[in-house]
Amino acid sequence: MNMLEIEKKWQKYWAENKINEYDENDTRKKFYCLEMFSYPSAAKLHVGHWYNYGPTDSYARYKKMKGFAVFQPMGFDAFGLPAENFAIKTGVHPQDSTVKNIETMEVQLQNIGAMFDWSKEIKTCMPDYYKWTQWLFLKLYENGLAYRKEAPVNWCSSCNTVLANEQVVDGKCERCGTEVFKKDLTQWFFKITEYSEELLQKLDELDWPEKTKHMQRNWIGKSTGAEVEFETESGDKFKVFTTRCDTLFGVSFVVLAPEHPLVKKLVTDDCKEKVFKYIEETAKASEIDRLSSTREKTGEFIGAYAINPINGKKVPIFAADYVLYSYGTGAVMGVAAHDERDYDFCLKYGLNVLQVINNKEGNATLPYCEDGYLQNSGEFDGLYGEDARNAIINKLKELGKGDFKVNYRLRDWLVSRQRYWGAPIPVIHCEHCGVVPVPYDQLPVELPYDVEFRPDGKSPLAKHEGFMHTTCPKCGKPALRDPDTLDTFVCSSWYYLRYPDAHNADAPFDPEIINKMLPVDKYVGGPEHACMHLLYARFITKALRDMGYLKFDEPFKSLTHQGIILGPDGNRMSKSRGNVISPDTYVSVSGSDVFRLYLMFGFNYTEGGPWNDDGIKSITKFLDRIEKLCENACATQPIKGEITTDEKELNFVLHSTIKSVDSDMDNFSFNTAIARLMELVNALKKYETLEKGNTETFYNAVTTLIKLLAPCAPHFSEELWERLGNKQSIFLSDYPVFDEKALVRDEVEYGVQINSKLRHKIVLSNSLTQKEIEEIVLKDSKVQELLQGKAPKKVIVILKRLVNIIA
RNA sequence: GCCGCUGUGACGAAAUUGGCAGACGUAGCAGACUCAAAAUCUGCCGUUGGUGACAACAUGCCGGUUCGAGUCCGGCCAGCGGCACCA
Repeated sequence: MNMLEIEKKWQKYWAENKINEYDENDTRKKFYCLEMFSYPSAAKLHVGHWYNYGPTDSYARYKKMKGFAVFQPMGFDAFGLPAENFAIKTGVHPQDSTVKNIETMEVQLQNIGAMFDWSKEIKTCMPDYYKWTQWLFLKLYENGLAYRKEAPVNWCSSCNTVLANEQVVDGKCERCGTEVFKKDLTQWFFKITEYSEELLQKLDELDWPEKTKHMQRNWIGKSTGAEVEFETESGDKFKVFTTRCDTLFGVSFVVLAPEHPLVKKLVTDDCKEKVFKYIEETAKASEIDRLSSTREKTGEFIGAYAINPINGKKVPIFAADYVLYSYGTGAVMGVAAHDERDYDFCLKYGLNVLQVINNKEGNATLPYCEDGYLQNSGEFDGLYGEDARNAIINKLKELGKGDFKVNYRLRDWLVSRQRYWGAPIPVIHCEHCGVVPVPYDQLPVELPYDVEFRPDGKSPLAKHEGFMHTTCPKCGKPALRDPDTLDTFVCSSWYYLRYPDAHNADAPFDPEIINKMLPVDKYVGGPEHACMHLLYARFITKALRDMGYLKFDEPFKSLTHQGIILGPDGNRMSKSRGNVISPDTYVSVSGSDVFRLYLMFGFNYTEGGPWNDDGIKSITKFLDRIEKLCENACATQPIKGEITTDEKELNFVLHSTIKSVDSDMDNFSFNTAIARLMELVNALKKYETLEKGNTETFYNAVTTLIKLLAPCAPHFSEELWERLGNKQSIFLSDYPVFDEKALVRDEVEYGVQINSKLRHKIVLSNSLTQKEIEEIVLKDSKVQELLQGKAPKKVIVILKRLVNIIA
C-alpha cells in the first residue's frame, strides 16, 4: 500500500466530510480531549510534539468510536522569550518568525492526520486572542486578585537589562558574563494564594497521576503553626512564623531575611558595613542555593536584640540568607537545640544552646527535632508535642503576642515581564489618578510592531513613544501605558476556555457553551508542567467561577503525562548535542501511521525513553500482514461453517483481544494494545494455514481487527475499511464489543509448586472447585513422586493459576 | 540541597496489582523458498552446568514480612524531571 498517497486521500476526505469537527448538534455525550498546545519556538515539530499528539489522537479516536462526541482542538502558545531571543540574535522580528513557524507547524500537524478541529484554532499572539488575556487581567484586577508590589529581578548591569532565570548561568549573564544581581522593581502579581486551601483540597477529587498531585501539594506547602510577635529594644515589632511553638522557650536568636526592611532600620552603626555587604552578597545568590541544606549557613549579627514574648529573654537578631523574605513573615526564630539548621548556626556563631524538649527517657541527644516533653519552659514543663504547642499559642493569644496561623509555601504569581513579545499589560499610569485600568471597550491594547527589541536598558515597549503616550481614561490628561507584558503562562492559563467558542468577538467565551463543554475530560501533556501551568490554570478557573462566569471548579478532570523521548544517546534532544530526531524524515518515508504506531508500540507512554529506530520495520511488516489478511478476507464470500475447536480458539483470541485492547486504550497503555493486536494477527495467520471452510469466522475476525486498529493507524484502517466494501468512515462505526462466553476456556494449565518451587504443570478443567483441584493434584503420579511420600501440611489453590503444596 | 519518579534478557518492553518472570517486538542463530540477494515463512533464543530428563542462579545493591515478592516494608547506590522570568 502506498501510505503517503492514502494519507493524503483520507486527510482530504475527513476535512471535506467534517469528520474531525465537533458538531454542536450532536446529542451524544461530549468528550473534550485536550493536548497541551504547541510552542512555536523552533521552526519544526519535534518528536516530543508528535509523541504527545499522535497517541493522544488515537485515544480521542477510540473515544469517538466508543460513542462520544469528541472535541479535540489545537492551537499555538505563541508569545515568549525564545522568539525574542531569536530576534535579538538574527534581527528577524518575533512576529515574523512566529507566524512563519506556525505556518510550517500547521502543515506538519495536519500530516499527523489527527482529528483536530481546525475550525477552532487559536494563536495567543493574535489580537483577537490577547484582547481576552487582557480582559482576564482587568477582571482579576477588578476583583482584587491583581496587585502591584516590589519584587526582585535578575539584573545584568552591563547589558542593562532584566534576565530570565534561564539566562543566568552560574550567577552570570549568559550573554556577557557579568555577575548578575537582584534588583527591586514594582511588578504585577496575581493573588493565587487567595486560593491556596481550595487548590490543595480539590486535588483529592481529580483523576490525575498521584505523583503530580503530590508535587502540587508540596508546592502549595501547607504548614500549620503560629505567628509569634517579637519586639526590639527600639520598640519595633516583627512576627516570626513557626511550626514548633513548643520550643519557644529555647530561642537562642532570631533571623530576618536580608531583604527584610527592618534589617536596614535596626542595624547598629558598628555592624552597618558588614551587614550591608552581606545584603549585597545575598542579592547575587539564587534561591536554590540559598535553600540548599548542605551549603554552609551564613549570617551577620545586626547589632540589635529582640525580646522573646514568652519569657522576656533578650536574643540577638541576625540577617541570614537561608531565610527568604517571600516565605512566611520573612523572619524565623532560631532554636539551636531542636533544629539542625539552627544548631549549626549557633555552633558557628558561638550562641547559647538551651534544651527545652526531651524524650521519654530524658536522654535526648541534640539537636533533637522530634516531638517530646517540655522542660525549662516554666508553667508548660511536662507537656507533650501538640498539647504543648496549643498551650503556648493560647498563652501568646492572651498576651496579644501571637496566634494560630496556617502558612503556605505557595507565593503569589508574578506576571510582569520586562519584554516585548507578550500581551501588553492593560493599565495606564496617570500622574493624577495613579493606576487606571484600560476601559474594556478600548481592548486590545495592541502590541506595536515597530519596536527596538535589542536590550539596551529599557523594556522594548518603554522606548516606543507612540505606544507609551496616551491619555488617562479617567481625567483625560496625558498619561503613560504600562511598559511590561504578561507572563506567557497567563496566556496558557485560560486557552482551554477559549477553544469551544474560539471566534467569539464580543466575549472571551459564551458561558453557556463553556459550561456545557467543560471541564476538559482528558488533558495530556508533559510532566514538567506539574506545578506551574497546571496550578495557574486551576487558579484562573476558580477565580472566573467566583466572578460568576463558570459553573465548574476544576478545568481538567483527568490528566495524563506523556514520557519524554530522549535522543539515541539517552540525553535530552538538543541542537547543541546534535542528537535531535526529526519526525519528518520518518513520516515522509514510511508514512505517519507507521511513525505513530512505532511511537505507540516502542515505549511505555508515560515513561518515554531513548529513541531507537531499529524496530520501525516491524511496524511496516505488521501492517503488510494485516493488508494481506484483509485481501484474503475480501477474496471469498463469508460462508458460515462448522464451529470446531479451531474456530473456538480463534474466537477466544479475538474476544480477549477486544477486551484488552479496549481497556488498554482507555488507560493509555498503547504498547500492550498493539502487542495484543499483533497476537491476533498471529492467530489469524495460523488459522489461515488450516484452510478451513468457515470463512465467516475469519472474515468477522479480520473486520474486528481493523476496527480495533483504526484509532492507532487511522489512514491505513480507513483504506482497508473501504476495500472491505464500506461506504462510511470507519470512525463513524461502532467499537467492537467482546462476548463473555467466548472468553471461557474449557481447560486451564495449573503450575504445581512444592514448597513454593515450581515443579510440575497440570491441565485441568475450568469448572473444578478448589477442593476438587486439590484432590486431583495430590493424586497425580508425578506429584506423588515429587513428594516422596511426605504428607502435605498445607495446600494453597489459586484458581486458574497455581497450586502450592507445603510438605 | 529540597520535592517527585525510574531501575527487569544483547535491546524496546510485558507481568491480571502478592500467584508459573520475560507476553509482543527488535537483534542474533538454524532451516525452507531462491542461481543469488532482498522479501516472506518455520524453529531456537535470561545465565550457568548437563547429551538429556533436569538442576542451580536471576527483576540495581543489602536486609525484612509472606506458603509465595519485579510487586509490600526498611536502608543504600545510580539515572531522570521540577524548583516559581524556558514553556
